Amino acid sequence: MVGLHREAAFTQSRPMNLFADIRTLVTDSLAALAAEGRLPDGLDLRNVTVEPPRDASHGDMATNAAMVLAKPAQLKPRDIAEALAEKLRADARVETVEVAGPGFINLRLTADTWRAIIPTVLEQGTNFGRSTLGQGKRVNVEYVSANPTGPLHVGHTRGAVFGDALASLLDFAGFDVTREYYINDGGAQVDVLARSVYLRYLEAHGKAVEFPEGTYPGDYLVAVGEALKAKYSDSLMDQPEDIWLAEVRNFATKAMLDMIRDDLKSLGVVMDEWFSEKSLYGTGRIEAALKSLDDKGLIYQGTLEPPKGKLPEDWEPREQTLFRSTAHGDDVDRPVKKSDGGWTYFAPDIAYHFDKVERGFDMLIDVFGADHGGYVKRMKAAVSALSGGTVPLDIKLTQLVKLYNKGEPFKMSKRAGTFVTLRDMIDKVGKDVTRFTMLTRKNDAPLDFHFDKVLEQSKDNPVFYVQYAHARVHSVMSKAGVAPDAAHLGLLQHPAEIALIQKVAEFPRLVEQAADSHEPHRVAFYLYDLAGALHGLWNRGNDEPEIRFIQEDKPAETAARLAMIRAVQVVIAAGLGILGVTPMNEMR
RNA sequence: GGCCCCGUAGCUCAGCAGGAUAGAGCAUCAGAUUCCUAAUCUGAGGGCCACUGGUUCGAAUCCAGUCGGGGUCACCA
Repeated sequence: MVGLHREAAFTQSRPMNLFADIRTLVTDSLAALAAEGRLPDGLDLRNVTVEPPRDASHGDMATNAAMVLAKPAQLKPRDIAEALAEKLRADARVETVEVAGPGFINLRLTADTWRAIIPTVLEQGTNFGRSTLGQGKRVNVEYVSANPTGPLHVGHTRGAVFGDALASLLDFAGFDVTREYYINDGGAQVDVLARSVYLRYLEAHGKAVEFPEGTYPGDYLVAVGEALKAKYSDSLMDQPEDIWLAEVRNFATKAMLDMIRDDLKSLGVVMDEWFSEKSLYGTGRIEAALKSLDDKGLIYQGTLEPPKGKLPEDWEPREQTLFRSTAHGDDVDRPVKKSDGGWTYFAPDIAYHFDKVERGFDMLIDVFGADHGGYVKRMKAAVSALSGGTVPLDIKLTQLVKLYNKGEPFKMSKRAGTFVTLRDMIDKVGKDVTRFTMLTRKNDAPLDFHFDKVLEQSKDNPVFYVQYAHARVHSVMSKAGVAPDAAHLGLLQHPAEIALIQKVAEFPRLVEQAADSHEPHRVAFYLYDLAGALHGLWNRGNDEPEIRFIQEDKPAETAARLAMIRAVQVVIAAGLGILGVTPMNEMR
């Protein structure tokens, strides 16, 4: 439903994605050639691309159509290219067409065609670039999913930022997105949490306590212990564990989740769903998921081969209940039941993903830390089996974050109290800087986070550089004394101005590519480029006063340029919106 | 030992469904700088895209293998 609304809202006659428009022109022209018998019918056009050439001197856009089709059409690339070029020349948007190299067709569009993107941007505002690529398909993005046993740390922060930006990106690209957090509240670690909180509870009653191995000694539980006292007074004192464990576990888990929810909120992350692992136990849901696999003949009793290479010291052959994940691309089959008959951790994971499949999502995305890389194949195998191969699961791994302070590696240690939490990051550098910085690297590349550098106000700092471009436009506009006006765009004739407009026009294409590849970092790099183009044009005004944005005594020219830079500002705002970063009007 | 990720300029990293002569920032070197917003600007040098094969019109990009770095490895979540 949401998707349909969006589709309707963004149908318009104005040019939106020029690259897509010209690709349509190319494919229409190819169809025309086929109709004339100059090309065979039924050619596969999927590999035909229209993209900016690497070298701008080749033109505005290039298509590989002739080379891709040469073989299936059994014609020479140059011959196809010449025929296609002739068709393309007839279009009013096209200025020149050249055939080059092995069969590239280079197009140059008229300046008016490029300029026409500006009123589109001004009209659509930060909706410019929204795509119908997703066709309203339902995507579930699961991220963070940290154990509810303590505060979120830097590693979680990266996963949170990445997952959230990816979710926004997919939303922008026309998917119907659900943001989801899986709460690991079903395992032994929440019992450990409960015992730790109980100790803090005793402490709140004035008892001296020690934290033995296997409990959480962190200060963050002090307040939880006190809250527990406030609720239960001394009624849990001197009671055996089986009396209080379940109560305290619920209480403590809820307290941790409240904290996690607050921390995420301060990072700008708000989940749509919080899915409890515990809700899978004792409700038949795990059994149902495994039955689904069993019905497909994928569950059996068996003994695994010992792992190759080094044997774990305590390895011994064991008969277990196994999932035949090798039938769906895994390397070995995986146990779902322990030898004592209890579920392995993998069983609820299967049930959880079964639930996602049953909820009718068209696509699933899991964001894990790189240390969980070993689970990728088995999860994919599970989803493939559970959905009969109909629901794709993409698993994105986020690499480690290394912290630096004044150029020195910042060692994290829980014991020494130098453990850096998400809260610390927000307090120290803020939401916007944290988010943008973490997106200036691919998810699968390690990230160095320099506390001092990310706050630096200089062009060496990408966060600042992009923010400043937005602020600069704001400043110029308030200073101009003229309103932006797209009525005289024909006055924009400088090649550098056209180049800036072309950069703006690339945004819709960039969005689709980033969404398609599940790589929000591309948006950050694009914004850096766009900001650079704006700053570059500004700097050029130093040497060439006639291209400065504000021209005294030339209101029409000034208004046209303001329209141009306003469009840049809008696109920056839209891009930052995807990344979850606030566009600034003033830098302080 | 198996599996996964990574290897691109001195450094940190991009590189778009495989496209034309591989890019940016920093650093280095050479110039400019009483400028609408100050957080400077312009230009230059710098590369066997780890290596070897394969796929094809065409490979940094896809596939296989080798080397190097990291992660992970049956009942723990």
